[in-house]
Amino acid sequence: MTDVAREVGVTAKTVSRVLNDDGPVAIETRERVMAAVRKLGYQPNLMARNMRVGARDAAIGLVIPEMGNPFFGTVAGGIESAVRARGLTLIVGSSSETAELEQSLIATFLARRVSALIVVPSAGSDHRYLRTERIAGLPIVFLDRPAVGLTADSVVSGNRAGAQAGIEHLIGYGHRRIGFIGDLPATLYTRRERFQGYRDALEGAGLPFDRALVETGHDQEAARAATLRLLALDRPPTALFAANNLASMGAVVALARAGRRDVALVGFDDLPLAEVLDPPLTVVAQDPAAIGEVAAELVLSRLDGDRSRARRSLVPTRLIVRGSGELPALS
Amino acid sequence: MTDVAREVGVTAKTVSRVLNDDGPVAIETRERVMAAVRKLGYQPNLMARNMRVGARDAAIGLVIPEMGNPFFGTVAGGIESAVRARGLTLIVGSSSETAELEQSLIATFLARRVSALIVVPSAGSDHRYLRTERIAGLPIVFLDRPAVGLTADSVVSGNRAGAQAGIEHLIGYGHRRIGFIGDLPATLYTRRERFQGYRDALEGAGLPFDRALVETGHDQEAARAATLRLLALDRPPTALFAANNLASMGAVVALARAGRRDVALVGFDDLPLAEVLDPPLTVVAQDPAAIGEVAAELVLSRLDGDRSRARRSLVPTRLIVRGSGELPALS
DNA sequence: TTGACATATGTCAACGATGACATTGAATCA
DNA sequence: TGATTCAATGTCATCGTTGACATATGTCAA
Repeated sequence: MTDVAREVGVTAKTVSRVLNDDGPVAIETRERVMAAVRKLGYQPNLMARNMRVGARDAAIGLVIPEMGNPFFGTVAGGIESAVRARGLTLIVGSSSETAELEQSLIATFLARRVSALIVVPSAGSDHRYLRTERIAGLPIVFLDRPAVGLTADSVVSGNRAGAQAGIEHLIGYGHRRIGFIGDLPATLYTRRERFQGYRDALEGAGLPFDRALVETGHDQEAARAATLRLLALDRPPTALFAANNLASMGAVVALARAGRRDVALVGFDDLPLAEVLDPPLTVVAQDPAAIGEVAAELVLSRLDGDRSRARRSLVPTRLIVRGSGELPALS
Repeated sequence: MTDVAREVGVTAKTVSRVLNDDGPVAIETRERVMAAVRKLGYQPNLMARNMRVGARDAAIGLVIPEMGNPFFGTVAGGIESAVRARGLTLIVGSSSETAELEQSLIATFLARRVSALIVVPSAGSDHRYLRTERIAGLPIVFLDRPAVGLTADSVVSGNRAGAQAGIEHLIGYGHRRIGFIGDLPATLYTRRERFQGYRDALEGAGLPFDRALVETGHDQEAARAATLRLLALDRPPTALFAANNLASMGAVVALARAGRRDVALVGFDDLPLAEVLDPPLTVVAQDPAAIGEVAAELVLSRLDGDRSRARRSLVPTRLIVRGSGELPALS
């Protein structure tokens, strides 16, 4: 900026005035400044500006478990567009689903003085240490899973009700033994909630709960193996419920390879080509873009000074019937 | 920091020394400072630090067209992990495939004084305006598509060779009329390259080129419609080549709904459930994680002072044979 | 003609941190 | 013992920018 000022023969302050439309500047001076700016390719230093005005960085920090996962990718996309409409920038880090990385990312973001945080908590993380920031008024929104040890806004899917609806759907087609393939670790919020929905549905229908029907697979491969284990049981399930998108994919692959078109399947979270699978996959669909947008709007309203109590937003799920969930129980 | 200093009864400089392990500090002082830091929940202000040391922001800016697209999501993931291993933060923006948004994002990143830029160029963008930064030594790497009007590093897939291999594969199964479903706009680098590969293969086999067999679909819906148009031709193709992942999905859906198991299909870019489709989808697979990592390494070596000539890295593709590409030409 | 007021610009300090250099006191050495 | 060295801390200026306030020039009504 000093360079520009020298080029024009004015003070930095005048250049600043031109660039920020702040205070009166002679038209001719303005033009000469703009010309010098272009000539020198000058770009204001946002860091210095933010520091001076004492403002926080015009950025919001986002922590997600995995960028490659389309669910979180879509969520991030929803957040980004909403947030950029307000001139804010998105800073992203992925925690690889570990509490340590999550905390270190958050520390980095705080050191950068981001204006707000949006966090998908990892299993086992504890957010008590964020109390100071909460009290200082920093907007913090938890996504997909609520905070632990901290009262804060959160936006989550209707996991329990959604899973329950999915299981009830299967029960409606005569299934009495329904396998559950869930996330690892079993303490993960979404896993627990969906599992509760599973049990709610069983109980509602007066069906017994059989621990042997509960399997775990934290990625597609593990879910595939878990599916095979379920099918190999003495009294195998006639239907499966896959509690997340990777589990669904693993189950689909396992059933397809085994040629088992007789086993019903409902997945939690939609998949891109679900409709052309054989049989087409019935799912309890989440709305990742909506989750992202709701979270972004919550953050923006907090930035606008909304100091009301912490909210938990439930984004409803939707059962999409395509075929795999409507296979009747034969045995 | 001043607060911490006052709490302990020393100067800010001493606190700075403790936190940066810079210069001698009495053990007792160090401990009291650390205690005060914890007590006050102090976190150093990275913006101020960067400004003072005149360093650029320890962040790299990434511009991708769409966060929800798993291809770019995976690329971003590869970059992020490589980059964070070096203590750098990733700032992401999506351009929605428009040159204007791309340029405004880059401007934001430059104003933040990022240490490097990684950009997936949008169709129609021109990067001449980045010359100043290039000359100033800012590492800029273009991803998936090369820069326009600027000599700079780039990392791209082996589009032309990959497409050629895919088409040759189809020709090998007797196909002589092969439909091409490409991106919009047709000027997009990846579209052009893959189209060239298509023509190379035809020419190599002495097959005629028929403009009527070239269709365009910029998303899944459009690709589905494009597929239907191709199938409705007087002399329809016996095989299809879908030039990107969304085009593949559209083609798969169209063929499945029409019950056309006789039309061969090869897609460019792999899909998650390709193997369980009916028939399983043969693809020319890209390696998005590798693309991201190669780009990140290139950036890091530039940050380490590598001033050699601009490089273009080609990440090879791989033909994955699954079934849909091996359907013989019947007509 | 003289304030009063608006316009155009400048001066200075400060945001939070650290580099360069100065100061203090104690230990070490010729 | 006085000079030398080093550890421990302080002082001051500065990074690029902008708020608060000051100054200079011109305009206009009384």
